[in-house]
Amino acid sequence: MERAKPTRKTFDAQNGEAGEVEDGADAGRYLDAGAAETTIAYKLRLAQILAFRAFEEKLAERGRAPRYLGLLAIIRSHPGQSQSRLAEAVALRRSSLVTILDILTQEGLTERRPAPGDRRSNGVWLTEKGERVVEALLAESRRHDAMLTAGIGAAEIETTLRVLDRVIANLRGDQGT
Amino acid sequence: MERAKPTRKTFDAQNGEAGEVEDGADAGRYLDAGAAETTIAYKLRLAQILAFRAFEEKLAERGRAPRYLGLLAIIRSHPGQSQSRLAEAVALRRSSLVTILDILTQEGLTERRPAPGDRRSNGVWLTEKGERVVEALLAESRRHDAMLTAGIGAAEIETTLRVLDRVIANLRGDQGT
DNA sequence: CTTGAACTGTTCGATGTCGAACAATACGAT
DNA sequence: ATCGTATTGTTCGACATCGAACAGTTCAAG
Repeated sequence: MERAKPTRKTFDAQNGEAGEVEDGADAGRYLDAGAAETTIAYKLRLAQILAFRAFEEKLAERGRAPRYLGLLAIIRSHPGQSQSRLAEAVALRRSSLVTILDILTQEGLTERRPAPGDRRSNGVWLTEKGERVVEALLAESRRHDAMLTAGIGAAEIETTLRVLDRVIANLRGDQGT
Repeated sequence: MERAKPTRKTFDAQNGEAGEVEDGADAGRYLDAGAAETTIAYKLRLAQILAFRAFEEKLAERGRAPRYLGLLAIIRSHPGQSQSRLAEAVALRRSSLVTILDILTQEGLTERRPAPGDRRSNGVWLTEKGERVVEALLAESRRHDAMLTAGIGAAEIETTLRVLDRVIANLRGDQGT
């Protein structure tokens, strides 16, 4: 069951044409994506899937909070915001957030209160328990991040965070074009 | 590269009571995630969701190939590989890949051929049409990536790609621990 | 040869997210 | 006041992915 392979990384991606790319020569490691390998979007997706899955699996017994930790962290920093705004912040749809908040509320982590100036909207808040759970999970998340970025210099991590910020901004800025 | 909103990061988690954290002061822009904001995993997820969605929407009329371009690119670079290995490469489950290949095959992009040495497994190949479609979509994907990374220096992009590679390697290396 | 473990593709039920609708509410223009 | 339009939360059906099971096959150990 153990994967006794030393992780031969640094695939060079420079195989200009697709054709007789390999004859069993690459049997050892993970398959690269050829041309798409130098693309941010592709690596972004792969890394995200793996990171998200690992985090959720590691904290499987803690309910559904780990999956929605991002949302919970936003609520903690901005208590009382409307569901629409929260959905926008985590890039999910308003309709999806309904179910999610139902679950989190049922687990006793969040709370909907009618907004005082607008009878349409609810403000969303963390409960006491929610505060505690989020704080604990944020610590876990820091550990998780340390594992993700093992072997990477602090400067490069900083750069990556800045790049991701800009990517997000680019995508949010002109979504119509 | 500077964000319009400095968003006093390094939230210190010690805002004892939830209450008047902000009074409409942050009404203008997207809500940040406070403590989680400095975490790779969070930004990774946000960026990926937005990037994936934008790409898929832009190419909505081209069938389901855009969504599975990563997979198709791998098949192009490594024709004839088994479904299991492909699933592993894109970090999806074997069972998920069955449906996906059904769809792609039905759209005439891929093809399953029985593997010559092993009666259990299929080799997966691109059809002629598949080759053409993938090539065209890879060009689109490059354009898309250029949009994502507008305003970011080449060196920083390079760094980010390397960091993502390492993150992926870290996650794949010891998945059992 | 035989046998048991491991692997391959597959099916099936469960869950999560989406898009399109909808009623209730807000609000600006007339 | 009164429209028309926008927004908010919600419901509902469609679809994607998952995990657990399964039969068929490989292969090493005995």
